[in-house]
Amino acid sequence: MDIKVLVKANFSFLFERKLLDELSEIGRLKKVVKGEYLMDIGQEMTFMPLLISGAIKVFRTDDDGDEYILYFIEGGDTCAMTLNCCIRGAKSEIKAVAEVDTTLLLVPISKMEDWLHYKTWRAFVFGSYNNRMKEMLEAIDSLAFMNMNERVLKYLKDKVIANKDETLNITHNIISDELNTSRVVVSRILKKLEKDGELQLLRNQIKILKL
Amino acid sequence: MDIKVLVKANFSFLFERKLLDELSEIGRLKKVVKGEYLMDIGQEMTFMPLLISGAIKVFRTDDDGDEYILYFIEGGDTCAMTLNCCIRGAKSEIKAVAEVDTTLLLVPISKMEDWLHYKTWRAFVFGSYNNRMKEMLEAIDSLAFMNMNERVLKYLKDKVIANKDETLNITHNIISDELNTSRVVVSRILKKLEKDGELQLLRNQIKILKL
DNA sequence: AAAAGATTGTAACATTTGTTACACAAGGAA
DNA sequence: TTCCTTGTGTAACAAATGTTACAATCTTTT
Repeated sequence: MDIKVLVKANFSFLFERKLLDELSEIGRLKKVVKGEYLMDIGQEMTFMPLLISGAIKVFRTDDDGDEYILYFIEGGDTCAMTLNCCIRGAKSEIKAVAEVDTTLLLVPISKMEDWLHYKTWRAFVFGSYNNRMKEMLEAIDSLAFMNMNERVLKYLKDKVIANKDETLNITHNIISDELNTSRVVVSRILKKLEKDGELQLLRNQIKILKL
Repeated sequence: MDIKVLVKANFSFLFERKLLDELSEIGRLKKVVKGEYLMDIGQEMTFMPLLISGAIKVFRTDDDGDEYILYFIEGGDTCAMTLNCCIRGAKSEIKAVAEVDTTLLLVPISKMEDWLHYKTWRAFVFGSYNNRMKEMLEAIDSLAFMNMNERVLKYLKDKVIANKDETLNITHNIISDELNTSRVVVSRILKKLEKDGELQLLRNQIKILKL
């Protein structure tokens, strides 16, 4: 599909006409399929990705190969992931993976500053930062204040929203990886949640019954 | 002390002359003593505080009265805490408390946008956001990948840096509150760390031996 | 000085989470 | 079909963290 059309459809309620024109001209479309990494983008940090459709999941990883999911970036969320910059510390990294097939608009990071004279761009950039911040705090809430039971349930519900589907095609093993725990623990908790009527378990599939 | 002198001493290596003048003219000095809350500032969000001297500790809290320390904002860190905005969700809040006697420069938040035409200000604002982000990720690392032993030790070492003093005047109870665990757990771990030669325990005091 | 309160040490026990081991079922490959 | 891989269920056990209880010491208040 034409970039102009996509930009207009997705960002016209956010940005003024002139900025929309610049976006159409400068932005480059990128499609990623479910499971594909965005790290090559994130690491080089030459582009800033705006989410057009789909969903991205963002992880924290350490050098032991452990990972922990931070949050999903969803279409309805209002797009954009600005972060990543300057975060590559000694031990840990950020990892971003397409949760479903996803379309992004890539903008050179230099534009982030160039466009700050647009009021709507400023609102967008700071809004994005604040959203990321809010979601990181939610991740901290889960870790600091919730037990495994609650964390698994929250994870599943977030995933339902990102996938726009109450039937999740997922294995216990993937869940345990993304929550940095073990498969047995997840199976045990899921069984309990099923008995409580929260969800229904099938092979490679979980149906969330209560939202 | 005169604001002009303080601004020059603390920010001249960061900002251009014109911005320094504006800061001196518009900024208002605020002193907070150790233990004092900054929440009244954060909640109303009419001012953006730049750190001149001292240190601030920032917590996440939930409605059960539980809290968890996120990070310290230190003088050497290069000042500034921009966050807070828009973060007051349903269940959780941000809490900021002076770790030591602290001096802040308060700037109306409207200036944050107004000054974006200064290149140095843009760098400062985005740098601050990225620093906060980085520290939140460190908090997540602690919670997701480290055990209590390591978390207590990291907490103490961070505190040494914020206080600029290897002798911490603190009780086990305060530590357990700030890490959202129990006093007995902290005492048990501290005893072990003392046996390992990491620190020395005294009443109301902990001396960190290895950094 | 006596009483009350705060801080620390420690034991005993409970709960949560993680690990190991193994059985069984579903689905694809040979 | 049989074989092999993957996913799930579950028991038994281990380790980490949390709780309750109480003694001892130091500090502050009365």
